[in-house]
Order: sequence, then C-alpha cells, then structure tokens
Amino acid sequence: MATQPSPPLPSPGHGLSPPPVASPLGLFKLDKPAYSTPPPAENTPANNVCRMIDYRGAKVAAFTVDGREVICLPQAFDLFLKHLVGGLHTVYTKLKRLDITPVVCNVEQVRILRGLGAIQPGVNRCKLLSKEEFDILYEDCTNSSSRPGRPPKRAQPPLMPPLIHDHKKMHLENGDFDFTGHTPIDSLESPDSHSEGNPPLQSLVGMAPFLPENISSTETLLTNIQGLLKVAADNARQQEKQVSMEKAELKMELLRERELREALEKQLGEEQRSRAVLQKRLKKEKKAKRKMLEQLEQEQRRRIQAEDGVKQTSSDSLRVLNESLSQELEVERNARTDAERKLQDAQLYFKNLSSWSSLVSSSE
DNA sequence: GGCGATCCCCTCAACGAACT
DNA sequence: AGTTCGTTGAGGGGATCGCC
Repeated sequence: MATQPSPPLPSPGHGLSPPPVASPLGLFKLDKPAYSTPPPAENTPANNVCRMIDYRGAKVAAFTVDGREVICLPQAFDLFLKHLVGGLHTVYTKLKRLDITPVVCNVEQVRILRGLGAIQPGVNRCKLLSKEEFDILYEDCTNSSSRPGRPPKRAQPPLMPPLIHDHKKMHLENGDFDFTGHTPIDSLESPDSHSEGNPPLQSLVGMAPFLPENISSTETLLTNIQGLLKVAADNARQQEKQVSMEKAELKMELLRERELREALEKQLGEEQRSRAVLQKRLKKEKKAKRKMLEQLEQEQRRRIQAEDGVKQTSSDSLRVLNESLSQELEVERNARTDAERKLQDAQLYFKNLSSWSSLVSSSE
C-alpha cells in the first residue's frame, strides 16, 4: 500500500480535524456544546519521531509530544481493551467520563502509524494517550464493580496478555525502530497471510543485512543464512521473553484472583455469622412481643370486666335511691294532705264559733 | 421512576485504491 | 484529473441495564 508517494493532504499543518465551520454540517453542529475534539499535535519533526516501546508486555507505537510520551490509542485498544468493552465508542465515553483528553494525531503521525501497521491502512484519524492515562482507562475497564450503573459486557475474559495478532504487528516485535516521517519503512512491508508466530522466510530475507557485491556467491549465501539465523534467533528470544512475561502476568493474575476469592470467602463467612446473630435476635424479639401481647390481652379482659362491674353497681344504687326518693315524696304528700284537712277543719271550727258567738250576743 | 454507564446503530469525514 | 467505492475512527442518538 504505502509504496507510492502520498498525495498532498489538505491543510497538513492543521492536522486532520477540520475547523468547526469547514462545512455546512459543521455550522449546524456548532450550536451544540458537544464534545470538543482537541487540536491535533503540532506537525514538527520532534513530534513525529515514532518509537516502539514495551508496554504491558507488547510493543506499542509511541510519540513524544510536548515532552510527553503518548501511545497509539486504537492500537492499545486492539491489544488490551478489545475483550473488555464493546467498542472504541465505549472507550471514548469512558475517556470523557474520566476527564482524559487524548492527543489527536497529525497527518504525518497517522501516516507513520499506518506504515508501522499500528493502525489499519484505511485509518485517517487516530488519538494518542499517555501510559498513565491508559492505565487509568484500563483500570476503569477492568474494575467497574466499584461504580454504579450497568456493568460492562465482558464477553471474553482477557486470558491472554496482549499478543500481536496481525502480521503487520510482527514488524513491531523486531525491536525498537526509530521512524520519522521521512524514513520509508516499505522494505519491512510484506504481503498478507503470515502465520502467527513465525515470520515467513521472505520477510526474514528482507531483514537480512545487505552485502557488498565483491563477496563470492557462497560467502553471500552463508552470510545471508547467518543473518537469517540471527534474525530467527532474535525472534525466538523475543518470543521466549514474551511467553515468560505472559506466564509471569498470568501468575500475578492468579495470585490476585486467589486473594480476591479468599477475601470474598472471608466476607461471606462474616456476613453469614452476622445474619445468624440477627436471626437469633429477631426470634427473641418476636417471642418477647408475643408474650407482651398475651399480657396486654389479659389486662384488657380484666379492665372490661371491671368496667362491667362498675356499670352494674351504679345502676343498682340508682334504683335504690329512686325508690327511697319516691317513698319520701309519698310521705311528704300524705303529710301535706293531712295538714290541709286539719287546716280546713280549723277554719270551719272558727267559722262556727264566730256564728255561735254573734247569735249569743244578739239574744241578750 | 430517576440516574448514570454501557452498548448498538447510524452518519460523517478523511483517505487510498480503482476506475473512467 | 476527476469520480466512485470501501475502510476506518469519530461521534451522536437512543435503547438497555442495574443501582438507589
């Protein structure tokens, strides 16, 4: 792909992202306070020096932008996060949430990354992240239990530490190359369909040292073979190193998982004990409550009985009082009637007496 | 039910390759 | 040289899910 000279790119000094008002759509989108893509890294020779660095057991393309070492995000995603999250979009969302602003690649950096095979040939944009920022992102992808919300999908656990899958990435395994935008790396480019672990002879030949023309053909052949063997030995060493690192990382993961399991078991035991104590206490409380209820009911019964007794007593005494009052009233009435009769008799007596005396006086 | 995180689906932009 | 098509990452909208 990259053997032909690249056509001039639009506004190389300003990078890949168009200015916000570059298109009618851009104008339309200006209204939203959307996620603002930061300006790309300045297109300077210093910024465009690419190195392959060891990161988490893999070779990752890195630039030094403004004194900060930054790695290729799509490549790092492909190597480390692909199995943990649904896609790059999730990663961008996470970056937003984590308040991490990646560096946007400039045109030259994208070309270099494409040339190295760190990103796919058709890729035209790319972001860069410092190792520390990627550590935070990785931690967020692997440890979401402490966070609310929907847990990540995690279709496949990342059993393998990042391996270089793509044949193009084989180039990255062969050591730390220094590339600048002006250094062609096409000699390293090889056709597709390599096997996973072993680069084909063709590519090894490509890596063999170039020889002066005055050496005999046998010597040339021997030197070539020597070079091939050296490259093969280097590759074997590299793979061995990779395997041992994978083993070490797996061991560490095993230890971590074991510790986590033990801690969880301990916590489970404590929870179970605590639950048993609470159940016992609950049972006791229920028993006490039942007892109190019984006492309460008994007391209520007693009270009702007492009230009935009081009611009964008061009605009887009222009746007695009534009767005595009636009797008194009757006695009083009789007495009054008797008195009235006596008074009438007296009046009659006095009347008769008066008539008798007047009769006597007139007869004299 | 509200909230926040995640995921799926979609469009857009930029580029290279192929074609006319 | 210009056009078309395919590829890829960027990014938004909306659905879904789990927690409180």
